[in-house]
Amino acid sequence: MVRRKTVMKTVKDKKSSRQVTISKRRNGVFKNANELAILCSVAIAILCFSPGGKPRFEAVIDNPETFNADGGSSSKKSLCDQVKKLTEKFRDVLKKLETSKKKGEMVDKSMNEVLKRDILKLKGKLEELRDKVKEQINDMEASSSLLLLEKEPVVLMKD
Amino acid sequence: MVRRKTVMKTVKDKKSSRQVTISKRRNGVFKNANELAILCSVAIAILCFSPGGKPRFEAVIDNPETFNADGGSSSKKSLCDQVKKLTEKFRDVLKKLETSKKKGEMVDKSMNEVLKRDILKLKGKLEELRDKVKEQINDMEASSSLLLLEKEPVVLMKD
DNA sequence: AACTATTTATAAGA
DNA sequence: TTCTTATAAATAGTT
Repeated sequence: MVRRKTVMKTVKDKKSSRQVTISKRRNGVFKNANELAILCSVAIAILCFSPGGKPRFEAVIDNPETFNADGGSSSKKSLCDQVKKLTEKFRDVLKKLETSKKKGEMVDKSMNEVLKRDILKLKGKLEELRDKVKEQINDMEASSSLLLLEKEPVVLMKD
Repeated sequence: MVRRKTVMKTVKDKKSSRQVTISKRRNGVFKNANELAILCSVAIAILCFSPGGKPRFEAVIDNPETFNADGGSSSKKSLCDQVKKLTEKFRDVLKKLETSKKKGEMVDKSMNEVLKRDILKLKGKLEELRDKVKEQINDMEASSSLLLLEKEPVVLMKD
C-alpha cells in the first residue's frame, strides 16, 4: 500500500516476496495488538499459521487483570472460563513446540497427555466402582447382590 | 500517534476515551490481520478481551488450505492436529457466544458440554465394568469372585 | 460519527 | 535478509 497501492484479494504468488510481506505485516499486526494491550488494558491472543507446513502460535499478549474482572452477567462467566482454559491450552501446546524445537526432541511422546489424564481419571472411577461392588458383595449373598446390580444402573448425572 | 505522538505504556484512564481508542485500534488490528490473511494465505485467530466485564472472542480469520498443508516432519503432525482441534474449539465457543447474543439467550445451558460428554463416556465404561463383574460372579462362587477382584485391579493402560 | 493533521506502516527498490 | 524511502494507511485530538 505504498509506492503502489496494494490490490486486495490478490494472493501473492512468488514465494520469497510473499514471505517478506508476511513478515512485515505480521510484525505490524503484533505491534499494533501489543500497543492496544498496553494502552487500553486489553488482553489479546493471536494465533498465526503461515502456509507451507509451519503452523506456529505466534503470540499471547495477556493482561491478567482483564480476566480477573467480573464478567458482569453471570451467564457469561463460564464462557469466559472456557476461553481462558483454551487459551492456556494453546499456550501449553506452544510451549511444547518451542521446547521441542530448541532441544531437537520428538514431541510425539507428550501428544496424548490430555487423553492420558482422562483415562487415568476413568481408571480411578472404575476402581472406585469395583470397590463398591466388592463391598456390596461382602454385605450380602451373591444372588441378592446380582439382583441389586441389575436394578441399579450407574447414574452419574441427570440428563 | 497523530496530532500528538502517543506515549506508550501510559494506560488511558478516562473511560469513554479509552473505549474509543479500543474501538479504533481494534478495528485496525483486525483489518490488518484480515489483509495479511487474504494477501498471503495465512490463517489467523484473534482473541480480544476488553476490561470491564466484556470478554469477547473477536475474530477468526481462517484459511483452511493452510491447515491442510503437510506439516513436513512427521513428529510435528500430531502437534499440528492439537492446535487444529483447539482452534476448532475456539470457533465453537465463539459460535455459541454469537448465537446467544443474537437470540438473547442464556449460554449457561451449553457450558458444560465437553464435561457432559466425558461423563457420559465414563458412565458407559462403568456400565461395561458392572456387566463384566456380573459375568464373573455368574461364572463362579461368590467367594472366588471376590478373590479374583482383589487379584486383578483395573488396568486401562500401561504407564 | 466525521474530520484532518500528523504519525505510522509498508511496497518496491537497493 | 535488512535498509531506505516514497507514498498509503491509521489514528489522536478535535468538531
